[in-house]
This record gives sequence, C-alpha cells and structure tokens, in this order.
Amino acid sequence: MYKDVNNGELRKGDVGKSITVAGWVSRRRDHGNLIFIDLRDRSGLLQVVFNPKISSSAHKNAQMLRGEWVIQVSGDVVQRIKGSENPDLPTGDIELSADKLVVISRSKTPPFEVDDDLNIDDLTRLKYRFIDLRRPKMQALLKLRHDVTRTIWNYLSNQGFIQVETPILIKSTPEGARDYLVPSRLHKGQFYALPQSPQQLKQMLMVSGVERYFQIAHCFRDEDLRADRQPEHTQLDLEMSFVHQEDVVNLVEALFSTIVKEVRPTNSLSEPFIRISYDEAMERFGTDKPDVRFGLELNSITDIVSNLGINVFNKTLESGGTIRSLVLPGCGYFVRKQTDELIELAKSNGGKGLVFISIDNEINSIEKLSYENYRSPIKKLLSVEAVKSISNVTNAKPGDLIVIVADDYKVANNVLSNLRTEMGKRLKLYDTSEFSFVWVDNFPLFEWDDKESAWSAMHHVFSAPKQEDLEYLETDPGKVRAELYDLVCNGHEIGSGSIRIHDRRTQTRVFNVIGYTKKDIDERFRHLLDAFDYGAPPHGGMGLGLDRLIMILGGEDNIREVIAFPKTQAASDPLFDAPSFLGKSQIDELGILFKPTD
RNA sequence: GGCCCCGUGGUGUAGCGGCCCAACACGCCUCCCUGUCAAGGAGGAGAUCGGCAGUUCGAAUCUGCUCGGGGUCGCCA
Repeated sequence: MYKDVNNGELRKGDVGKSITVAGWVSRRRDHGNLIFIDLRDRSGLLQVVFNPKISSSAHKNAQMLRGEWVIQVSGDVVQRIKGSENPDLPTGDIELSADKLVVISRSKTPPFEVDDDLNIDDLTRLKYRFIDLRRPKMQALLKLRHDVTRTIWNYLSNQGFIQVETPILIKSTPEGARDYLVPSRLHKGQFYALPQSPQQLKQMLMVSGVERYFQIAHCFRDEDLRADRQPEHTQLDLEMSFVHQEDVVNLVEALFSTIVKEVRPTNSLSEPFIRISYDEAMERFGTDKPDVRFGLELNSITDIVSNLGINVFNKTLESGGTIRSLVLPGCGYFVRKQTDELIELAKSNGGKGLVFISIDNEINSIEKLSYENYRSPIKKLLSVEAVKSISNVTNAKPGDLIVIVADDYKVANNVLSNLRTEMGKRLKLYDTSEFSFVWVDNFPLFEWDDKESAWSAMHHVFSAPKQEDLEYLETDPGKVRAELYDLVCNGHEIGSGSIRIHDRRTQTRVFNVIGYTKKDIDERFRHLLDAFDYGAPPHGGMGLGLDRLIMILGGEDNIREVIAFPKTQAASDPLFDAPSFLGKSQIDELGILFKPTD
C-alpha cells in the first residue's frame, strides 16, 4: 500500500505515530519557510506541514506542489500548536509533520476547483466528470448509492430472494417506450433491443421456479430526457411467486423503511406508508403521484357553481367537464401579475385558464363575508352566498385565494395538481427532511388513448385484472381495475408493480382489448404464453427506480447527480463523446446502409 | 416536434447600442513571507463576448439562422 492510514480518520489519539499517507493536494498555503498542504483522499482532509527544520529536502520539494497533484507523505502525527486547531475539520486537532515527500503524479490546473457549492456548468462537469466526482458531495452520493444497494442485497437475501442476471441483448417489443437497438452481425438486417426492464424475463424466472428473484437492473429507453429521466437507468427489479398484492406491498414497505433508517437515520419517515386508491388520489390531489407532505387538497365544486349562470362553467358542464378548485392559503393579496403567472402555469399544463376568488382578511370568519370582502373576475356573477358555499366546501379562509378550473376531469386535475406542487414548494408548506411514502392502488387496467382511438394498458400489459372485474374485460374495459400498485415518495413515482397474469387465456383476453391480433401476439409474446402453458405459479412484483430513490434520499433534484456517468439532455456523453460515428468497415460488417439525412 | 431560459478569460458572474481591443471575484504565473486553514502582501499573464449572417456610421449589446447546455409539454413508467 502507498498509505497506511486514511487521511480523514486520524485523531488526537494518533499523535506520536509515524505514518505514511497519500492523496490529492487540495490546497496549499505557502508561508515561505512554512508550507501547509490540505491532503485529500476519499476519507477527508488532513493538514500536512512542511517545515525546513524537520526536513529541508521535503520542504524544498513541497514548494512546487500544486492543486490536484497526487503525493505520498511520511512523517509524524503531531498535535497542532495551541490556538491553531481547526474545529471545522474532523482532523483539525492534529497535523502531519512531513519528513518525506514523493510526488506520484502531477496535475494540470483543473478546469474547476474540487469544492462543493461551486456552481459549474453541467457540460463542463460532465466533460471532466472524473474531477467532478472528487468533490466530497459527489463522493458522498456515490457512497449513499452503494449503501442503498448493499441494504437491498442484504435485506432481500435474508428474505430468501436470489439475484439473477438477465440478458442485455433481448428482443424488441413495440409497445411501451422506444427501444435502443443493436444490429446483429450474424443475422443481417435483424436487431436486438436493450431491455426497457426485465419484465418478461423475471416472469419466466417465476415459471422456472425461482420463487423470489431480484436484480439491480439496467433499463434502457430511447425517449426524451427530463430532470428525473435518463436513457439508461437502474431499477430494483423484484418478483415473487405465490403472493397477493398485500405480500409484495408489505415486503417492499419493510425494505424501504429499512433503507431509509439505514442510510438516513435522522430524517423523518412516516410509518406505516399511507395507502390510497387511484380514484382517491385523483380526487384529493389530482395526480396518481401525490406529495402528501402538505395539504392543499383539491375539491370539486361542480354542484355549487352549476346553477349560477356562469357561461364558462356551464359550457364545460355541458361537454361533460367538471369544476375543480384549489385554495392557496394566505394568497388572497395576489395582484394581477401573480395571478397571471398562475394562469400561465395552467396553460402550460394544458388548461384553458383559471378563475380566481380572492378573499380579504378584513373579516375573521367566512360567515361574516359581505360583498366588499372578495375580488374576482366573475364577481358580478358571484353572490355572497355562492362565495360562502364555495368557501365552505373548499375550506377557504379569509385571506385565501381560491383557484378554480373548469375543464374535463383529467385536464382540471393535471392543472391543479401541478399548481399544487408548485405552490407547496413556494409557500414552503413541507419539511424537506421528511420522506413521505404513499401506496397508490386500484388503478384502472386500461386507459383510453384519444389519439389512437384505442384502449391501452395503463401500466403494462401483464398486470392482472381484479378477479371481480374480469366479466367487464370485453364489455366495458374502462371499468376493469388491476392488481396494480405504485409506490410514491414526496411526489415522485419511485416504483410500480402488479400481480401478473399467469395464464394464457386471461393474457390473451387482455391483448385482445388492446387490439393485438393473433399474429401480433404470436410474434411478440409467444415465448411468455408458451411458458404459461407449462405450470405457471401466480406471481407479482415491482420495478423500483433506484436513481430516483437515491436522488430523493440524497436531497437532490436531478437524477444526474446520483449517476456516476450520466448523459446530457440530448442523450450524449461529453466525456467519452458518445454517441459517435463508426468506421466504414464496422458498418459494412453489420450490413447497414445509411439513408442520406435531409 | 412545441414552448421557455442560458452561452463573455480556466471557473463563476458584471456589462445589454459608442464611455468596452471588455469589468470583478476565484483560479493560474513570478516574487516576498514560520502557524495558516477561502492564508496574507506586491506584481503579471489570460477572453476579437458559442458560430454564421444581417441591421447600424458604430454590435458583447438589436434581428435571423445555427450549434451547445438546462427546464418543460408531447413522449416516457
């Protein structure tokens, strides 16, 4: 070993020891005859002092040291001179009095300093990711990620799960996201696909009798990126045989509680996890991934406003829409500019607009409301009684702003839930150190796709319909609920799972609803259906987004922060410069011909 | 594919029609300095303002296109 102790681990008790350490020069403070170096390794910083009285050659060599040089230093651990201790450093009571210095490797001046809280452009960070990752914060996130996966391995192993690796080169299936494709050399004109998830493979493993499977699996999707979406992400994939929904949910809940307690013992965790149905989530929060750390619940006020003779509302109702509202506490003072901003937000989420009622705080209760106490663009049409009843249903108080959306249920929910999330953040309505997990279940199996004019699977095609809804499969698909459950944390969907179909007949019926022909089914899913014919156990499981989980646990708001080598928004890698053009021979070998681009 | 924001020495920012062949901080280089820890002091180098085209007597500044980065809708679980 080049070092016999880690820098950050040295303490007062080590005084008197003669040691050798190694690491990167973090800072140098050259006082002429006395040179201080902050030596960094993964464990932390250690101050090294070069004193010509201790070693004139070491001191002489230390004069040329620069940032990020890799060095090896030997010397004695000594107590710092009284008054010069550094309480900000764990090693601040001691220092290394150097008597030997070896320069292992020099460094160019780095493009940016290795320091947290430095606001560097993402592109530069990614180009020099190997330096970026030296920052203590990034090291801590790498460690956090390791701790989470280790906890998963330990916990699931103890629960009888075994880890099985599944192939990365598999078959393309057209449903779901766009596949990343790999051309085959041996089968010209044919392609492999990278897995969007090991879904079908793990179901096969259940048929194989593995009973309890898990994998930290890489998943690939060739779709546009977002702050919480990378083309390549990691999921904790797990599957269990002979289980019902409760069994999977309970196991995953226990696992996630363990993870949080293990890696974030001081943060607050609400237990047991809240469980609500899809319908309730939509009704109360307008989304299937509610952040329940704060209130601001939505209300339908259709009944109250339906007979006020207000044109926008009536039109919406005639076309089957609904009137929903959200109360922003203490925002009754909002001026035109602020409400306009809310309208912009609504429009960017597909809404046509918003109606506001601002209640002033001249009164101490809604009961005392009179015509002077509220403002609204539709004030002429709103009687005191109407505002009172709206306030009562929505629980609005004096000083509040009532936001109303008239649209179809889906759009109204989308608009208000995004408004809710945004305002929850702005009004600081929640504790950022809290982890609030929610189970959402009772999802519909299908949703109607307007563009395709067809039913499509809400989650994926393998989720089992609820036993009691099987009879509606052909007659009223929209009514069929699935054995489907999502895990949500702080408003992020971090996992989703289901009890799967395990027989050919039901699976075929579901395929038929989505409009797959016999030929489609045969080409895409024969392997799975064939497997079901040879004794398939009932099974179910989940896929859980590891990157998102670690992002939340790490208090980050971008998934790139918790991935060692992430891609840019255009799915490129500035460090390796991928993707890249290929040489002619490589392409010829694959039998690929390029269309000229226009 | 749509919308929004950003691009100025190595890094982060200022400048937003002439005062700018561009300012500040950090970093970098040279010298001084024995208790600093964002060390200090003195001096110095370094950007034709992402690229192209245009408007103008004059462009970092205005316009168009383009490239790159970020956010978001669509898309995606």
